[in-house]
Amino acid sequence: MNEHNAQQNSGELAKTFEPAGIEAKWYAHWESNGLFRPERPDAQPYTIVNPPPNVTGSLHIGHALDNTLQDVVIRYERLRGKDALWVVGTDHAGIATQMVVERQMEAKGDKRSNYTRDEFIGKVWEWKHESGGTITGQLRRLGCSMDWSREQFTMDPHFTKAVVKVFVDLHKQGLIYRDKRLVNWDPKLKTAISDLEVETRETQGGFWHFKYPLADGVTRDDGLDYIEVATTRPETMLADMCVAVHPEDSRYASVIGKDILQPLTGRRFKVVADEHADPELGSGAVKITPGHDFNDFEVGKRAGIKAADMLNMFDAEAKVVQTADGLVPAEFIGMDRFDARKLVVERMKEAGFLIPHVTTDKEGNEVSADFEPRTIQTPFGDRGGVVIEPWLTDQWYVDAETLAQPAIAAVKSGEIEIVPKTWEKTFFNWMENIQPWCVSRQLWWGHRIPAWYGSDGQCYVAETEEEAQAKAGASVTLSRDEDVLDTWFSSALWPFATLGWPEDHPPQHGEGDHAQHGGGGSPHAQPFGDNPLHHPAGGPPPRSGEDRSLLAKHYPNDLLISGFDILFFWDARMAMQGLHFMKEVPWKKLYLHGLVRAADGAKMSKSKGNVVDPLLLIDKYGADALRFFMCAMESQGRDVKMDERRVEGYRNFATKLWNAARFCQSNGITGSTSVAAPAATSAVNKWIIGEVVETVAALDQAMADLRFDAAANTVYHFVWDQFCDWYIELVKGNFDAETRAVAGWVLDQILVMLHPFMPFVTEELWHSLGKREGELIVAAWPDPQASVDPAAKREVEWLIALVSNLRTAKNELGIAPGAKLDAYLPDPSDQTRGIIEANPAAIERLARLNGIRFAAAPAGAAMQVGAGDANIVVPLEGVIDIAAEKARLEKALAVSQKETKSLEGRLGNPSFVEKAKPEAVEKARADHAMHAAEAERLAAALARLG
RNA sequence: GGGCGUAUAGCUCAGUGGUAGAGCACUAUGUUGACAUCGUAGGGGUCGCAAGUUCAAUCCUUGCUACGCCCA
Repeated sequence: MNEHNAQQNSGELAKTFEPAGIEAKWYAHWESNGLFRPERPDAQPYTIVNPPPNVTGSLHIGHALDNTLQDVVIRYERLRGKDALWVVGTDHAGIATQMVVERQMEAKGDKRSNYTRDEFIGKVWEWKHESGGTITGQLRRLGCSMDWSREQFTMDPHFTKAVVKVFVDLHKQGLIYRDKRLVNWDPKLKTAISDLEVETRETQGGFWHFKYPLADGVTRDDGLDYIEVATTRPETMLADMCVAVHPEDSRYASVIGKDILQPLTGRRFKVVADEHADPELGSGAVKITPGHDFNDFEVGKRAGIKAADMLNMFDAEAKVVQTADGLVPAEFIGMDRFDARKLVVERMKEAGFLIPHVTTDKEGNEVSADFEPRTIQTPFGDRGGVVIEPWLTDQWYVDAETLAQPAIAAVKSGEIEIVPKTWEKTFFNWMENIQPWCVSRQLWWGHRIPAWYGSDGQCYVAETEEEAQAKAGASVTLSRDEDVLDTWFSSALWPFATLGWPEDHPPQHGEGDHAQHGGGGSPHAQPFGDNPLHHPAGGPPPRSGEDRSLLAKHYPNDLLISGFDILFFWDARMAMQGLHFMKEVPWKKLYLHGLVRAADGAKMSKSKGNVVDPLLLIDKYGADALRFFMCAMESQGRDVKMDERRVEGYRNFATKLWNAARFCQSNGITGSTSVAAPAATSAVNKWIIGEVVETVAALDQAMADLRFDAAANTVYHFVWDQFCDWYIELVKGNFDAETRAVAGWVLDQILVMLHPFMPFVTEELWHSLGKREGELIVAAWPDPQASVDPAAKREVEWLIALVSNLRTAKNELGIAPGAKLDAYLPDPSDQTRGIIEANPAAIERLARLNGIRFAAAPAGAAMQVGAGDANIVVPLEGVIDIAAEKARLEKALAVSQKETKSLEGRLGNPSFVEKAKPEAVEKARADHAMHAAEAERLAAALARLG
């Protein structure tokens, strides 16, 4: 603890809380003293892994939400004494990062192809080193207490090792395979992308109708010598391989199996029967381009066309190339896909094969157009932003369907709890319909696929080239697969690879031992059963022992917090890989939060220009205020709408706390040395201790429920409404030793409870209030070891009621709030007399009364104020007119009578008394008695006025 | 087309089977041993619409309307 003491503050607090300096000071102090992960070898572990942000990115408002929530949880658990580990790191973000570097090159008139692969990757690494610190620095500004000493990067050598092992193992198990099929091809980025990276957007397009003539003089039953087909993509005509009609469509029954002679290419192909053709839609016949359309691919396969034989008419940039049969007219070769579309239509029209789209205009005249306008669901690449082209290529696929089963089971069994629960349905819906996951990317930046090809075309998957060579034999020349893996393939390993897997792993079990998992009666379901595909990567982590590895101790993680937008991209894949390789769920709970939206509810985006920079908010209001805002607004299942005024409000809250502490400090109040509440004799002190007890309980409950809004509001209201508004006001002027001890203790409890939400201001105040053994960040969570004292609670609440009611009455009667008045209470109950006698100072200072005399008030104008059962008479001869006081009392009486009557009605209803819950009846009776008594008091008060 | 969500005070949002709360904004006001980034008091809501269940519905059920998101 040595040098920390130098940090301790002395001297008076400034009048206003100035966040900037305090934030910088404490963050550096915490980090340099290892306080984000104190040594707690025997403590219960608590683990969260941070969704790794893109290494070259910067902090946006969504990160601020996501990381605030995680930091609140990890600070809370750390304060509760756990071995709290928050794993942090960055993601190499394959496509995104490569795009950034390529854009930088373009800006300088340079391009990727001017470099070798190694040179280019070197440049990306340079950029990583240059900008990689931006976001981590910004996370520090937000106050995030991650374990930076173990900061990770998804392309660290140990991570690469994990990725390669996973790939090789899955391949051995048949869960990764190479396949030739249609992929979503991004012609701008020139890479395959997965289904998830495709965004479908509506575009305005057309629907063209063409005649496809039957060959060999064949005609349909109705005499026509052609089939009408319609398409939104005429250019694909250059690679058509059949026309499909529904098998039961009588219009075409006689021509099934006959040939079409495609007019533009002169290609001959068959009319096939396939249920994909919908007789209700258009002509009922569809042209089939198996190499360039997902549906057509399936039709083609059913028609007996092998993937390898499907015609391809595009290169990687979606420019027209010659098909294998050489039938594409020369004028199309090299043409962009959209230009080709126009030319195809033009040529077909010239040759008389275009069927015009005819409509009638307002005047009833026929209008003819080349095509029917249509809204088309068009796939776009989410990164490149251009229309995706289905393209026939060899890619690597993960058998996601197999891997998904244990993950589905884990959520079903409750091993993974998804919060809020409504997301379960979405999760199941996707997982149960999951498609093979295309994981290869035609990029340079990323984890290169550990596959080598021999000159014979044979593929060898191995962890190293040596191993591949050994498999292939020394005589074979190998070349490595050029492609890299989808970024999400590596980040899926985050919950265990960051903890040292595969090196940090228990000894391998012997052969044939693979059915053993979870030694010592693991309660977990064993979703792998005896599936021979599942060879565990090793045994389960040991369950006990002094030297449990980091992995054994912190896997499964306790909680994952992520935005719902990456539920499929990341969360689901972690669940799959974690269960497959670790035999246990990656985390016990998955908390999904929403998006942060702009003030008008719109999605924030750079293109809209409505992004709010969290760093600017931190500069303006302080990190504590921004964090508190995020928590207070985070109710489950709802997006957070940006509201800067609310951030401002929480900055004000920090200042309020600051000033309360300043006031305490100036009255000789110092930090407490005890976790347990000090002994108290006075009612106010007993009361506030009881309020702390209740607040801690409410806060713990909210945290257990992951209700960040409830947690934040609980502390907020305790600090402002209870501590500042009443406790401090009640004890002002009476700072005896007991009160100083209690006030100091309460303030400490506030600082601890508030610390997860507002770490900076609380740490600063913690040290301002006295010489401490250690920092607040590692202090002990409240454990008051006290209980609520009902008599003290009643007493203080009576005083609060008296003061509030007096203020209201004075305000309504136009009496100066500061006016000090006399008061009479002729016949107090013993309890009320006791309260009044015990609190002369509060009655004088807060109620602004010259005491309360237990005697009848002198005759004359007076206002009458209730508190509990007491009706206090305040003579106001010459100050008010009786009519005003009468009106005031009458208004109050009317309210009381209305309530009384309504409750009377309910209680008079026999079905209510018979059928309602006894508690409800009891409550109604109590409320009725209370309102009736109040009405009686007011009626008596009115009578006294005459 | 399928799925999910939302609709409560002027705004942003909590909430409960027993006729509703917060923050901000608004109105009035400035007295008390920190705080005007504050204090005090106040106004403001047939809880989207309709039907049903119930002794009782803002809350449960069904339908409708509007808006948003995801998947096809």
